[in-house]
Amino acid sequence: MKPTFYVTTPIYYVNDVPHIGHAYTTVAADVLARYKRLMGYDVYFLTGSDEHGQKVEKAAITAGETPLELADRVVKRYQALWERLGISHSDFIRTTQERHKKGVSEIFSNILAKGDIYLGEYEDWYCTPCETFWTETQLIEGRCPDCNRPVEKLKEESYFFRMSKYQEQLLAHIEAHPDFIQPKSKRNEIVSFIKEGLRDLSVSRTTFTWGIPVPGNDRHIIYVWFDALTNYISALGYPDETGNYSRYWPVDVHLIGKDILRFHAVYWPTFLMAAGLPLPEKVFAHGWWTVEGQKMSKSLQNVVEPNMLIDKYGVDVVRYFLLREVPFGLDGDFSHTALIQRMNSDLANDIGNLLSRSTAMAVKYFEGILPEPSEMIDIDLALKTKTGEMIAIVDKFIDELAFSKALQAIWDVISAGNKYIDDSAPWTLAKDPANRGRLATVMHTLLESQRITHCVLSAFLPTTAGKALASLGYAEEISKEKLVWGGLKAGTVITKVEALFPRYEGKE
RNA sequence: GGCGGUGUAGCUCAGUUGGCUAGAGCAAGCGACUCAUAUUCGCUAGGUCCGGGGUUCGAAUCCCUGCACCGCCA
Repeated sequence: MKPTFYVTTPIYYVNDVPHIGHAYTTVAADVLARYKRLMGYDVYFLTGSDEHGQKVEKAAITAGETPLELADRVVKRYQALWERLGISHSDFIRTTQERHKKGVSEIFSNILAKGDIYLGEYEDWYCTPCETFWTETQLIEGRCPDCNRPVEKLKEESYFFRMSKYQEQLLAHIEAHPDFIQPKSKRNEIVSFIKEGLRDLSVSRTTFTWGIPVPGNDRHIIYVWFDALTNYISALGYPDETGNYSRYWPVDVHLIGKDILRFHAVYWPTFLMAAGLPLPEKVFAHGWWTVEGQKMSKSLQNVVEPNMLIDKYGVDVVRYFLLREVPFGLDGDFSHTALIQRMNSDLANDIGNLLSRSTAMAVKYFEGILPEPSEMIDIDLALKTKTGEMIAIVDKFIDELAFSKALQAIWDVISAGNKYIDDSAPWTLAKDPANRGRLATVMHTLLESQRITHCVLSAFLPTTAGKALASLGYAEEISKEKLVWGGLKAGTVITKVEALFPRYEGKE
């Protein structure tokens, strides 16, 4: 039986417009999923949308439709973008689906029955026009931070989750599992947050209706995070603990943005503990993108729209840039200049041109029919070895979610390929018929190295890798077993195709 | 205010437990080749490793202190 691998993105808020941050998490998850599939894993890759809450309810009223109509309409923005980005998710969960509501109701009832959810009173400052509760510390000079109007102290009946009870258990878990929260700096933040003391968490609201009602008490709607986080198991069929749930849970990694780390590293694990379910293996919080050095915001109108980037540069350029430019886990800056730099240097000049010059020579010297190689000498063997070693290096970096390092390792082989051509100088060999055998070996070595490279790269740049492998006359389905040397057979038809990546000469 | 982090070549950053003349990529300059998307390959960086003090035979790497920036919490 294949080993399993379960990876998730957050479910994105349906009312938001997809931006580069959403694309980032999802592309990273996709690369991970594709890579693990390639390596023989039985992969479940989940993404989806969070469709409940007051904002959706309000937006729907404004638009003159029901909340579900609104959600149905706008969820397509995400689904269409994932389609364009080549996202290979196994499932797309919407929190308005019956399977999800069932899962949430069940886990809520379960914890309620165990006594870790109880009915109490929630007292805080309430802004009536905004219909929002604020804590004392959120207020700005005693007024609503959103609209600056006066607030009043209000008591609301609310269900509470006994999160405080799980403080020590959670700390012990984090202690025992050093990789549970990553990167490390974020883990430390969470640890100090927990040590300051966990309070019980209000997990229901009575101020709006668009959501999942508390079982047995319709006046209460289950709080957003309790609802949303449960998607990770409701999508697997929970409360049915057979089938996909037993197959994939606990999740191997939740990929998230750093803004929602607390919910994933504190709330979610304690919910699971209370429900008696296993905890995630890993929660990885990646960084934020600034744009041209500035924080992304609607008011600055600098939100980077992924569709625009794809139109302008192409899918794989965007995928490559996002994962190569910045170490996963750190913040990074998006700029057109930097993207074009990467595109020209790494993609057009290095990898694109390497394939171009290689296939051109195969066509020119051997009419595009891959010749039988003769004995390999040192420089051939060096490239072969380097190509083989790259696989283990990439594997290690992928496990660490160090996507940029994995790509660097792949590019080391690309560079070695370019250098190999200069060192072996096929154009010189071609001048003397006596070197025919040697030339054949050089061409074979060169193309085989790229065949393996593009097989690995298919996890990152599926479209490009497909084009490159087609150019190499390689049509087999890629798998771990195919990553060993010798996949290209003599007689294979090599064709020079259009450039994998254009050079971008414009200013922006 | 509490806790934590960062500050290394023009830019982005690597630099395990302190130890050869402090490294990589990109940018820039020079040279070489010509198969290729004027692409590739080679060579070239003399950077107070934020400032100051200390420990040590020896510190970018440890300790103290100052400055700057950032994150989490309050």
